[in-house]
Amino acid sequence: MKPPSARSRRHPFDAEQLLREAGLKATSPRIALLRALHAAARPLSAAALHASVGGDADVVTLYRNLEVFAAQGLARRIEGREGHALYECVDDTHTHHHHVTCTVCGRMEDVELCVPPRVLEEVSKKARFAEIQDHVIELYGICAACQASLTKIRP
Amino acid sequence: MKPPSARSRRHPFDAEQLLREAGLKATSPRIALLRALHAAARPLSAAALHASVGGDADVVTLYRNLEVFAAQGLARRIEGREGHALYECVDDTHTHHHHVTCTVCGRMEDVELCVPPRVLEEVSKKARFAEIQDHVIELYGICAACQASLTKIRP
DNA sequence: TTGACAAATGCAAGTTATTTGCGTTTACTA
DNA sequence: TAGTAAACGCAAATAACTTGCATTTGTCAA
Repeated sequence: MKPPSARSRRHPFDAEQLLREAGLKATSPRIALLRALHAAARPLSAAALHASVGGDADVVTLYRNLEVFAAQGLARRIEGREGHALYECVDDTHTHHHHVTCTVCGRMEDVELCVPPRVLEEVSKKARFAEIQDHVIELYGICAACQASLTKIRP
Repeated sequence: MKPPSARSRRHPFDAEQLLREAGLKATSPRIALLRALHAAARPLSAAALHASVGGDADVVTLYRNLEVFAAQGLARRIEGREGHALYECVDDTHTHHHHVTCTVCGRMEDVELCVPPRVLEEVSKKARFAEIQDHVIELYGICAACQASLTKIRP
């Protein structure tokens, strides 16, 4: 039914090497975490990641590493709507993008829309910002599946 | 030095009436909170709002009311980057907009950019969403003032 | 290979932001 | 102006992280 995942890989994913390239020690909690992030189809919470790496890392280590990964550009932190952060992998197969989230079931999809560079320039001029370094766009709506089940209940 | 605030008002701001129009009891904690939100130039944290209303509301009441206000469309909750939520007023003088935040000093400015309707349509089609109800755009950068002081230290 | 050493880890114990339970008070309505 | 549901405030609980510190572990140079 589904098309093959965009995450299918030609080369095996080498977490250890990625870590060393980023100047980080390749410890087993880090390897497990990076693999979990890479394998995830969508941004995950710290709790979900902890469950996913199983006994391979203490929660504290996990938080510390998520911070390190974000600083090194291996992962990206996004603020979910439920008051906790979500993390996603940043690599060749996961380039800059944004999200749509279903407000009913919480499912997230990547979307390609982005802020055009000239708009960023305009904003930085108007708001007197020397530089715009980063941005986040989050869309919220109701996915087709949830809409369908809502309609059943209350047409 | 500064141009007159966009928040200058022709009519006095009637918190009680706004509350009743929203179907809410006009209690003094609510009136104080709504006034504080209305008077704020930028989104405020729950802590800042609590400080701002002084003894006029317990923190718990404040949280409960922020939730109620958000549900009634009197206020909007946005997820700050520091792990706590920020709240801002929604009224005639505070219509739909987004923010740029200085990553050095934390100052926020409103910006006018938005996602064009046809992009939303396109996204909802591609991502199989029945409807896109809401969206958030947050820009991050360095404001002119912070850039200036950074340059002084490390040109 | 080894062995020194900084970096990274894991517990335990904090913090901070926000929520829940519950008895009391208060604004609205008849 | 009395009755009542809604809103309040206090205390205590929870969730999401963070910090301190003693212990372990990759790395790198010998």
